Amino acid sequence: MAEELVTDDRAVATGEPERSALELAAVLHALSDPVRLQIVTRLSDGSEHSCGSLELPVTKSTCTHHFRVLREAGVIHQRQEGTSRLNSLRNEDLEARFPGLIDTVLRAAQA
Amino acid sequence: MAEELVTDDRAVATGEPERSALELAAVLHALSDPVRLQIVTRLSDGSEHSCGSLELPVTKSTCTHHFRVLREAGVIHQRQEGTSRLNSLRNEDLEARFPGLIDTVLRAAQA
DNA sequence: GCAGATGTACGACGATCGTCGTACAATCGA
DNA sequence: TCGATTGTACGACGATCGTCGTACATCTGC
Repeated sequence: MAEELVTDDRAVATGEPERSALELAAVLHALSDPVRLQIVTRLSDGSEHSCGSLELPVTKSTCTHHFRVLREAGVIHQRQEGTSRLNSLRNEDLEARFPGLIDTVLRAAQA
Repeated sequence: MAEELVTDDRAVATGEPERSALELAAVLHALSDPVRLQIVTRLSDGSEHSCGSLELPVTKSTCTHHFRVLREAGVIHQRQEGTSRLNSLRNEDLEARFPGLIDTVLRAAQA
């Protein structure tokens, strides 16, 4: 439950907006695609997943694209680990800025 | 608090999906535009507003477009009243299908 | 009937989206 | 070092988006 106060391990800090710069419209747009909704759902238990480990129904390039949209909207955080890039939900930042939003959306997605 | 079980006054039933047919991705996409977010915010107190009465920073045609996106996603309901078309939030349907979603999004939008 | 108000339909436009394939960079294990 | 793995960069493509202007439909009030 420790807060990620600092951007400690931003091996891939490419275009990750700060907490205060998170924009609702951008987040909602990032969540308005079925594939990305699936990604976020898979990450919602706090786990880290590489692009490949999710076995999405799209190509590698498309996968990269979706991860970039999520990252640039501030939904996920990416960190390098050897040859693969580990993605995780920015739950605390999102919760701080838009309380309950991710939870509610993911609960809605489960239906 | 009575449930709107029937589509009683669907003077404009054009492409309004039924409650069971509401799709999360479509709703999120409808909410992912600043102008539409503004519209939904204004309607969130349960009031009915015509297109013109909202004084949005866009043309009439664009306004019509945004209302159609919201209507086809199932976010709003439209009803004819003389020469003007009254829009209202489909709060009960949305709440039934995606509990807490609209509330959470609108609270996030206020920030 | 006619003029005004309100909103839609349609077409246009540049911009963005989601998808892909190919080529390239970085890392790891043998 | 060399091959395999993992992911990105770039360009392409058709589709959709957000915006507008003009033309039309509908209703109201005179």
